[in-house]
Amino acid sequence: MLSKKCKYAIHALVYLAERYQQGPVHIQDIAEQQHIPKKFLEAILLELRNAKILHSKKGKGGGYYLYRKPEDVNLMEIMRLMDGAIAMLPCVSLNYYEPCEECRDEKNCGIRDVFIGVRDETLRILSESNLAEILKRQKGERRV
Amino acid sequence: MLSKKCKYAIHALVYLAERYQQGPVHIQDIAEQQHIPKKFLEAILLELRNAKILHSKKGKGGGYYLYRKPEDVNLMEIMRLMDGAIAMLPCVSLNYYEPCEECRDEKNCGIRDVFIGVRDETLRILSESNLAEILKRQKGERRV
DNA sequence: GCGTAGTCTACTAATTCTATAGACAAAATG
DNA sequence: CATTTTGTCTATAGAATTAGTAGACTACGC
Repeated sequence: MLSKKCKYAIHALVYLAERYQQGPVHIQDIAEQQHIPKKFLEAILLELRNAKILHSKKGKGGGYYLYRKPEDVNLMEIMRLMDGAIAMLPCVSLNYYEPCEECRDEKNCGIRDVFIGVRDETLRILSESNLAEILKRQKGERRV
Repeated sequence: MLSKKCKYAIHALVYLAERYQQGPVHIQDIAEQQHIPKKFLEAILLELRNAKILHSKKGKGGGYYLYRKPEDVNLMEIMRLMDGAIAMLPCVSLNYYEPCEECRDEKNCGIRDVFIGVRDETLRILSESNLAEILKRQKGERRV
């Protein structure tokens, strides 16, 4: 399961993607519209900013805005930033690899094989899913 | 990430699958060979027994043994038992569905679509991965 | 300089996960 | 039928992680 932090991040980013190139958006605005605790959201946006996904502007008329094009921000990256490993076992994680304590022979572990398969399929889908794609699928919906 | 509980369960089941139809195996034996805290393992095996995956025999010469054929126990079922939902969002879970608080229009949610895709691929792989398959892939390995 | 809005550090609270203790129940054996 | 072996079950403790809050600080615009 995704953490709330990660869900909040995705919702905030989709919200900002809808307003791409329309100037900075207040934290307050995002927090209210997406029902995210403001202080928690601050921390999340800061992290996304440090990852060069968002930019910010201080002072009056300031706020956050998408730095990259919506099609250049995918869920794989967001999830890794927020929750860490995407894989279901540490021993199959590409970015957060750790050997399994219990396994002696990783190369021949039948369990590991399964989760390598799951990981590959998951990463394939998540890396194809960028903000532009998500917006496109938001069919007739008129989000507030 | 899988919980330790779930990993322990999988390892214990693979261990028992290797000894299918060879009589009951002590908790103690499984715990030692697979490096699982005995008391924790007890609780896990009990749950697997209540789910009709294992049977047990009390008294001297007792222990646990696989009740079903190894090919009839897959990782999807084990993971649901141990960790609950497999999906990454409650609103796409088949067995543990809950609406997303933030979503107003589930039908048109672009985020949801992505995770339905991830869920389907994950379930496909996990449901194909039964204990017999896992043993088969345990290539030359000689597990103690 | 004043108000607005993001930055950063440090906590606290809540929840979930991991592990353990100990009393109890059933089966096998002599 | 008493003893030993091994699983059953409830309750709880400890650890780790996640979620959320507080408040002082910095930069910007007017």
